[in-house]
Amino acid sequence: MQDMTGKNSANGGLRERKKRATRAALAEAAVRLAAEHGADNVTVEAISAAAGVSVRTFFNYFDSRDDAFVVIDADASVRVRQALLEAPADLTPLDALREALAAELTEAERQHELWSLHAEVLRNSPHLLVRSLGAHMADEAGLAETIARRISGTAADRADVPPDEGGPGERGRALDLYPRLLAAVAGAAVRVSVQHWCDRQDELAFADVFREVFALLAAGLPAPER
Amino acid sequence: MQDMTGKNSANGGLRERKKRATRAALAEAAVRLAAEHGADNVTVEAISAAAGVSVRTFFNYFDSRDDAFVVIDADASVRVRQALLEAPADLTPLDALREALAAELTEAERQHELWSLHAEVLRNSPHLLVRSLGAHMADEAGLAETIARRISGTAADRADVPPDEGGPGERGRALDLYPRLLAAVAGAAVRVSVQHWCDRQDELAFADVFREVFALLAAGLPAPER
DNA sequence: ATGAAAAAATGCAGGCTCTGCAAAATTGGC
DNA sequence: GCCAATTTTGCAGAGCCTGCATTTTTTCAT
Repeated sequence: MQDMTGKNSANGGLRERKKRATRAALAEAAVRLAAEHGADNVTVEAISAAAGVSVRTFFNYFDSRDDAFVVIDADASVRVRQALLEAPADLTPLDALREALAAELTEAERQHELWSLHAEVLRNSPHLLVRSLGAHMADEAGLAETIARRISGTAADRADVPPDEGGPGERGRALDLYPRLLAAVAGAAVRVSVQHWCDRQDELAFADVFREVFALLAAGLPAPER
Repeated sequence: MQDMTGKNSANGGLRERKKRATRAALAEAAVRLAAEHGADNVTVEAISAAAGVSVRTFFNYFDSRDDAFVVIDADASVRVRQALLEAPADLTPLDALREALAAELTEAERQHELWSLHAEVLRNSPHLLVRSLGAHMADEAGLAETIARRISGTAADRADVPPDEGGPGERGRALDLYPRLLAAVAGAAVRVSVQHWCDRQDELAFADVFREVFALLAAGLPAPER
C-alpha cells in the first residue's frame, strides 16, 4: 500500500465506511423485521437491537422510524445524475435519461431479494407507500438541475455532481420548465414500469416494459388502438 | 320546505354537514397555525383548541398530525374523474384529461388565500412537502381506472364514479399500462406546472404554463432548442 | 506510539404523538 | 319525550423523537 498515513484511499476512510455499514444495517434490519411482523409492529428498539446499536443512534441516522422503511439506496440518484452527464452527446434528453435509468435499474436487480421484501412491506402498509412515493420525487429537483446542465452542455458543467446538498434550500437554478418536466415524467415512468411489471411478473421482462413506456412518452402519449 | 321528516334533503343530513365542518375547521386551523408559527411548533392540542374540539376528536378525523397539513380537498379527485367521463368523446385521452384538470385548477383558485398559506407551509418544511407529493400520487390508481373506462368507453361505464373505496385493496382492474402511465404523467404535469408558476408568479399566467406543459407532452418531450 | 482534537455513540429526561376503551353527549326517528 | 345510533371526550399507556451531557472511537500531528 502506498498510503502511509493509515487513512484509507478507496472511499474516504474507515469512518465513512462504518457509517455506511451502520446505516445499511439499520435499513436492512428494518425491512426484514417489517416483512416478518408487519411494519406497525416493529419498534425502533427492535430495529436498533437487530443492527447492534442503541436507540439513540438510530435517530442519528434516520429522522423518523418510517424513514428506515422508505429510504432504500440514498446514492442511487447521484449515480443516475452522473451517468446522465456522461452519456453520449448525440442522445436526446429523453433517450439519455432512459439509458441512465435503465442502467441503474438493472443494477438494482442484483439485490433482488431485499427489493422484493421492500416491495412487500410497502404493499402491506399504504401509509409507507405514500411516503415512499413522496421520497422518490424529492430527488426530482436535483435531477432537473442535472438535465438542465446536460442541455446547456458546457464543458465546465461536466464536472462532478456536487454532493446532494439536500432540500429546497438552494433556489435560483433549474427554474426552467423543460428539465423539471422531464425529471418528473421520468420519475413517473419508472414508477409505472415497476408497478406494471410487478403485477405481471411472470409474463413480462422488466426491460421490455420500460422500453414500451418510454416509447409511449416519445410518441406523445397517443390514444391506444382498440 | 317539502321535507316533513326533518332530515335534510340537500347533502345528507345535519350529521354529515357537521362532520364536514369539523374536518374543514381542523384543516384550516392547522394550516393557519402552521403558517404563523411553523409547522413543527404546532401541537395537536393547539389545532384542536382552535377548532373547538378535543385532542381525541382530532385523531378521529386524521390519522396523524401531519395529515392535517397535507390533505386539502379530499373530493377533488372525484370531481376530476367525473369530468373526465363526461368530456366529449372525440377528445384524445390526453386532451380530455388536460381539460378536466384545468377546470379543477381554476376552481381551486377561488380559495386562493388558503392555498397560498398551504403552499407556504409546505415550502417551509420539506418533510411535509414529501408527504404531500406522496398523497397526491395515491390518487393515481383511481384516476388510472377512470382513464381505462373512458378508453373502453361503453355506455354502461358512463355511470357515476363509485365512491372512492380507498386503498390498493381492489386489484384486478386497471392493470393496463397506458392508463396508469397517463395518470402518472398527468400528475407530474400538474405538479411541475404549479411549481414553475409559483417561481415566476409575476411573469406568467398559470393557464399558459399548463398548456405549454401539455403541449410538450403531446409532442413527445422533444429536446428544446437553444 | 502518544496525546489532543474531532466525530460518533450512548444514556437519560421529558414532551408529544397516537391508540384502545369506556363513559358521556348529541343526533335521528318514533 | 324516548330509544337507538353515532359522535365526542377523557384517560391510561405505549411508543416516537429531541436536547444535552458523557463516554467511546477515529483522526491527525508530533
